[in-house]
Amino acid sequence: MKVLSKPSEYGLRALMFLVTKGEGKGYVNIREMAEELDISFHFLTKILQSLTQAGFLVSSRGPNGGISFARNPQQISLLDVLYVLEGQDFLSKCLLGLPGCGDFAPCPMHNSWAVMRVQLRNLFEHTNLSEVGQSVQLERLRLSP
Amino acid sequence: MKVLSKPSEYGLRALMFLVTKGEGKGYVNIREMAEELDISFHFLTKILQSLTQAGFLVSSRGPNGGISFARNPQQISLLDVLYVLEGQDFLSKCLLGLPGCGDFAPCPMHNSWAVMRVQLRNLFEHTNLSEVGQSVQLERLRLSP
DNA sequence: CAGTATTAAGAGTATTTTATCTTAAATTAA
DNA sequence: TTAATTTAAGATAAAATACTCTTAATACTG
Repeated sequence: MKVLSKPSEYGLRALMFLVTKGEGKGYVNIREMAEELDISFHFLTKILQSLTQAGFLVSSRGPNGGISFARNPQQISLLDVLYVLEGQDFLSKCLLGLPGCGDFAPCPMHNSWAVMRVQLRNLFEHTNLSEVGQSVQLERLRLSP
Repeated sequence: MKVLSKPSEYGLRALMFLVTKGEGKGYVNIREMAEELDISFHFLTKILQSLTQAGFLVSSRGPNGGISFARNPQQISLLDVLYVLEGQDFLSKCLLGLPGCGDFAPCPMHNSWAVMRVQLRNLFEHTNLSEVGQSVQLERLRLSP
């Protein structure tokens, strides 16, 4: 079961990293983040660019540049982030991939799946970046030891 | 959010089809199934082969051959099927894709994600092929009208 | 037994996703 | 000004997933 795409996984990990590592500091260097998280610099850059364009982050060029939260990470839910990285139809697709499926033409799984989707939505909506970022030990976000 | 792979989607749709279409009949022709469900015959064949090998279906060659349930579809849960089509680690992966994540080295999402996984598991475990197959109108399983 | 419909297996192709690399422009600090 | 750093766009490559095609073996029907 692949809930999140790689860009989403990487994006969330980077944002959690930014919560703890970015405290006090001004901007956090992207190259450094990429190394600490074992993510390709260029790949991570693209992901973070989309989060900057979406208004979650602010960036600064030049020496001591990098990224930083545009608003309090407490006010950014995982759902906000995933809508950007996964697309707006994240959480609204038919389990069986049937195009016409919906409340008025439900597939056999539609109703019970709708219940799950609400729960998933609640989880992502009520989890903010600050809480997940604070609770994590940074080495946990790495891919290799 | 891609919960199921295409082979799983197709496999489940085919099994639901088999529940309604296969009642009374002996074997159901795979070529006919493929046409009714808008799935490539060869692709569907492979998926059904793995379900036959897993013991859910029996097949017969020659004229009037095809597939049929090896046991009552009431006794086959979606989870049984998905374990075969998605692999045994279906439902046990870290949301953030972190390799070491587990109860003893949890990632920031591990605990809340574990709760969701249990719910997903319950849904799939307590839904059997018979009930979803019976409740469906066949045209709902098609991709195009 | 002969013909044929079907399963079965695997090679091969296409598409999508993920990842890398290159180049250049813009911005900032010292 | 110079060096460091991000932004941006796009070419390319690698890997995973999805799909198709070919061939062979099997087993049923008449």
